[in-house]
Amino acid sequence: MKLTTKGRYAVMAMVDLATCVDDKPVALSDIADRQEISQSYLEQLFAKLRRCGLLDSVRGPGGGYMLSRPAAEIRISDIILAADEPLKATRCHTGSPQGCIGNRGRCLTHDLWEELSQQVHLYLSSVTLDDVVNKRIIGTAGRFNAQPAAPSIETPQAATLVGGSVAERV
Amino acid sequence: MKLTTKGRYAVMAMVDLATCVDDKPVALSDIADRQEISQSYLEQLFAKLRRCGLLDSVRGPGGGYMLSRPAAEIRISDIILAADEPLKATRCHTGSPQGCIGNRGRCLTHDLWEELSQQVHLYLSSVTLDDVVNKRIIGTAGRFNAQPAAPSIETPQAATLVGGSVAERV
DNA sequence: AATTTCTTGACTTTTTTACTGGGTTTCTCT
DNA sequence: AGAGAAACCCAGTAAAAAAGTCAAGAAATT
Repeated sequence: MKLTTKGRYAVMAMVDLATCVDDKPVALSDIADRQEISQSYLEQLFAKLRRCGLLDSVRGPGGGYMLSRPAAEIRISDIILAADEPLKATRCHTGSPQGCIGNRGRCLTHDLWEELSQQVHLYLSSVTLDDVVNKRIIGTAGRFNAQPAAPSIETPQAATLVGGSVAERV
Repeated sequence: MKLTTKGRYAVMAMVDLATCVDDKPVALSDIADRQEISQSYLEQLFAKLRRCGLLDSVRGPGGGYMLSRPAAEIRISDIILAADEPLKATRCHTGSPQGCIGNRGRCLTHDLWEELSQQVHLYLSSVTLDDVVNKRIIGTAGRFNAQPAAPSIETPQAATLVGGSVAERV
């Protein structure tokens, strides 16, 4: 999963849309204004989101965009995957043709990235648009302080799991 | 925390170094060869890692680099933070001066990114170099299935990957 | 018919990454 | 002492990706 500002913009815009509870479509220009994103840029993003079935659009005067389903049924990961689209196969690094099963410790790191990717995805799919709108993001920030990994390694999963809002986190 | 290929390279090189268990320093050129990374590029990375105290260096013939402490005491997050350095304050988006406490739902997303960043950091600081070398990366992939945040949504399949090229300051 | 709005594609700018090359310093070995 | 092997340092650059812009067009409502 790729995390860029593009994905963030997409989420911001979707959150904006989700706060407009009316059944009326919302004009792109309104969202662009509120979120301070260039309208043309948003157009590109919304085109993708629409193609992925996250948005419905209405043309003509009074038209605009609206969520295709309730905010509680849209995961943040859905949005980011749609916006950052290029679901390229996981290649280990820049793009060496021979893949990553080389000699030495070359892709010992493979599993690590794979797992990290899972972690991120799991987290983002545990949060819905509705969670964000209703500030239901719970913070682990203070609970665990970045634990020294040092001498005795405590179970890695300790770090990863905390009950989440709707689903579990990670 | 930023996740880029630069950080990945740094981790790969550190893993490589960690597999050379000897007390002898390892020449940069060897690592560059094995990991197929340009030597000069690695120099830059290693300079940062050294400045952050993760590496010790020995000059002159027979010199090279060595881990400054046991692999079990070096967290992956240490490496990535060192390599991707610019620990700029988490600004919500591109850089609007007014920060992110705007009107409307603007930075409802703030907490989300903040929390995601924590998640990633927590995970990466739960894994040590030694864990990677000894393939002690545990997979959550199957264990928890990403709980549908909503009634019926297909399971989020394979999170594609960590940063294509440019990734995110999560 | 006219206006509002989405839709599309190509295009430009900016930023970042990845890499190169030159030169200097520090060390070891002969 | 001198030669050479390595780390160091700096500045620049080519390419790629991301971020943003522009302009023409199509649908629907008024």
